[in-house]
Amino acid sequence: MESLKKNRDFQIVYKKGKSYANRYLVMYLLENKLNKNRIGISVSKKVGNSVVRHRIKRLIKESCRLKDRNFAQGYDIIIIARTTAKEKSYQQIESAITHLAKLHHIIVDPAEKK
RNA sequence: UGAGUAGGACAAAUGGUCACGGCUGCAGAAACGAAAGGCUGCAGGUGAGGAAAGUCCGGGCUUCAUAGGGCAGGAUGCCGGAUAACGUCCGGUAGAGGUGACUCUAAGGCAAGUGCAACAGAAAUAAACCGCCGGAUUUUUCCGGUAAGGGUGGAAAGGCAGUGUAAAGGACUACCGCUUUUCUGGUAACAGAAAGGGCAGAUGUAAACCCCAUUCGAAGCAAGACCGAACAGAAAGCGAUACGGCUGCCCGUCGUGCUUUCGGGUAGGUUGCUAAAAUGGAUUGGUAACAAUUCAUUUAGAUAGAUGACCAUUCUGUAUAAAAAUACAGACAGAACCCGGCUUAUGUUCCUGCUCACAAA
RNA sequence: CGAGGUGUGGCUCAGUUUGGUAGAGCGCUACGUUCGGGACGUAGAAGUCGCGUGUUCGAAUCACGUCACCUCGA
Repeated sequence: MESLKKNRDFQIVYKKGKSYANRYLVMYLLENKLNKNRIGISVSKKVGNSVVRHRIKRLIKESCRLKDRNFAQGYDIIIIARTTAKEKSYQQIESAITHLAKLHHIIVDPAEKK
């Protein structure tokens, strides 16, 4: 799974994409013309120190990796961690992502996709 | 047992499933490349710290500058040693704190110059307010001497005792202090002793300017080196031909065009990049910091940034509890060129030496 | 990786250069004025000067260390 790297990519999604949010995370979504999903993760310095931020990034990355086969393909996704996401467990982060994905209507049954 | 003091160690452990980044090996092939390679898959092995942090010092390395010297500016500042170097470390001296183990000290020079010292006080670096003494005048005031006493202040011109004097005063004497010279011990800081000197040159302040001694070129791996799409540019060639300008037409010329070469170099890529002042053990030298010799080991290299998630068992702690068991918790914190230090954060963790108090033998 | 700045009543800022008294405006409290409120007048309260150690007789000010925040350059 590829990731968004350049600031330009992020700015395009912020300007043209749609967003939903819940208690822990914010999710931006924009269609790209590719056949796969690209993901960008942003954690502000206000959330915590380097260890805390890095751990949140890993948790988001891991749950996206495991959930990717349930997602519709062809989107640029940006996930922003809010300060409340600090010190949260893997299950809480994963359920937050699933909730946001449902709001965006990108959940697809993998069997149906084939 | 309690309180303290100095030093050291560790940074929960094991297994399974699914992922990620380097490295090594093997295999694959439709597409990339002249090739090396890259790509895909599989296997093996490997992948955060004691502070990786703050960026406060020092060095390696790299580029630039530099004949040599000085000024300016910065840093350091008892002595000796260690070191690649340091503002670090070790050992000592002196001073300060503590009953003690022990700890702390920007610890050169106001006996070179300049500056500053509010308020109080008569007076703050220059001195007579009160007082004391003498003289004049005689109800009182003036002149002179005087720092023993008073009060102010952080500080009032060495301290204290005596001699002396009109009253006083290092004016003189003893002891102590300060300071100079010499001798002895020590590499030295310094310590001890003797002799001399003055104490109207002698208050404090240099984390006030400054003086003295030592020392420092500047910038940083986003340094630097190599390759290099795009693109600005230069040169040569291709024309009787496409367009536009000078011009209505022709010639000519300029620009746009195509090809080749040159050179600069952006995006990007490669390198720098991790085997080193390395780590561990032993021996020798040294009080020690450390050094030498020898043996063994190979130990992250990402590039928007890998080192993760879940499950099970065990360990430690807390709560409930007779126990079993259950629940919760397991700190501070994340490499980014590399080392040596300093500083800060951190656990009811573990170990050792020493001190004091109390009790018992 | 490198450079610089800020921290003072509830808020916004002086004072730091050249060390001795912490001050201004807004806000707050009380009283007066008004039928009542505002405005106005008078009086008053409110400060670990980010924190620690030191230098000094004396520190918001000087030195060192440290914490937090902000800005800039590559």
